[in-house]
Amino acid sequence: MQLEEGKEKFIQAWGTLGSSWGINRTMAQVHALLLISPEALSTEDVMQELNVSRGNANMNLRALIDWGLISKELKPGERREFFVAEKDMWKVAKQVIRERRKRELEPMLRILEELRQVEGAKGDKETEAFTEAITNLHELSLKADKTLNTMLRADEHWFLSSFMKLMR
Amino acid sequence: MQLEEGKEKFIQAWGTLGSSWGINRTMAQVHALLLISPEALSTEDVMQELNVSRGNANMNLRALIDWGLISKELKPGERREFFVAEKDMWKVAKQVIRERRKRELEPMLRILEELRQVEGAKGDKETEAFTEAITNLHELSLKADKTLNTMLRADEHWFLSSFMKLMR
DNA sequence: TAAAACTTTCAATAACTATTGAAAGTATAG
DNA sequence: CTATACTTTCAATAGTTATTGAAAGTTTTA
Repeated sequence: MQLEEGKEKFIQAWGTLGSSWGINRTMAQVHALLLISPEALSTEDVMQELNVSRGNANMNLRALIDWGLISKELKPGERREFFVAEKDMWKVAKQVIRERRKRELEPMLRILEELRQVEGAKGDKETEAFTEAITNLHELSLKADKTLNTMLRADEHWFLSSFMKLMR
Repeated sequence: MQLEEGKEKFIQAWGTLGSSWGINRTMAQVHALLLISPEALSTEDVMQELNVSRGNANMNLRALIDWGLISKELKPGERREFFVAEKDMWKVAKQVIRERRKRELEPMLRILEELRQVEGAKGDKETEAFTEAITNLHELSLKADKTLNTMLRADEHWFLSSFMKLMR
């Protein structure tokens, strides 16, 4: 397979994967493009490579910075901004986990804690089923939270050796 | 807080969470409703509780069955179908992991394996950056796949005791 | 077999999300 | 200071995905 074909396939695949994770297609594609690019790219470069408008490119580059997946890079003697992606995939994965934990797991935990206080007659089936579901979900979420935290604190070496050894 | 208010908040929250995981809102809401329901519910019940049309209720109930998150239940002397959700949250989590692995990770692995064969001049920066990104991503994906597999094979006891102990 | 009770389908449409591109904003260079 | 090179915003619009509801399909009952 030739490089151009491979690039296109990868950008396409990464975009599709993004969609099923609630990440907009263009954002995932910009990320893919930067992941495989040896040089930092300008907004203009992104617009050209992906055939998107200036506004779209700009908005998704900013969103990626917001997620901590890419960063601005200034080239001496250049006025425009260039962008590079973090290339270490384990760091990328950790960053995504960190952000989603903050954006989704933490708010959900707060809601579940609130919902544990639903009151109702002691023998009421409805209330009991509700309370039990919430309690179980809360426990699982807490465990997931702790596990993720530990993973995030671990360095790559730990993940690759100890954890993987345990996992076979 | 009263039961009705709690139910609504939970259904709403679960729906929102679903959206950010690429799951359609109604599907997540139907799931939430069944999770907290002590009895099996009919299509009609779902339509009423969530204010959605028959077609919508039917389609999302089928999708949930497809995901293995709910099942049909037949009541003696009743002609309609009723639906119950799996209530054990660890089983639910495992099932979601299993399905997403099948639907997303496996196809991605296949694409990455294909993309590792991109050819190019040996000193070409573009090709080298591409190959390296693909190789790293492939390695990480393989590791994730193995880890998930091991988790899925493990029973709850293992997860809750050994693994959680390790994780503190 | 026919009517009733229920489920499924699907074309039309509504609702939502992403994208464009021109205009406004900002920073740098001369 | 002001012209230029760039970035950001945002209202309009395109594109996508979800929802409706009536019609078709299926199974059960009598």
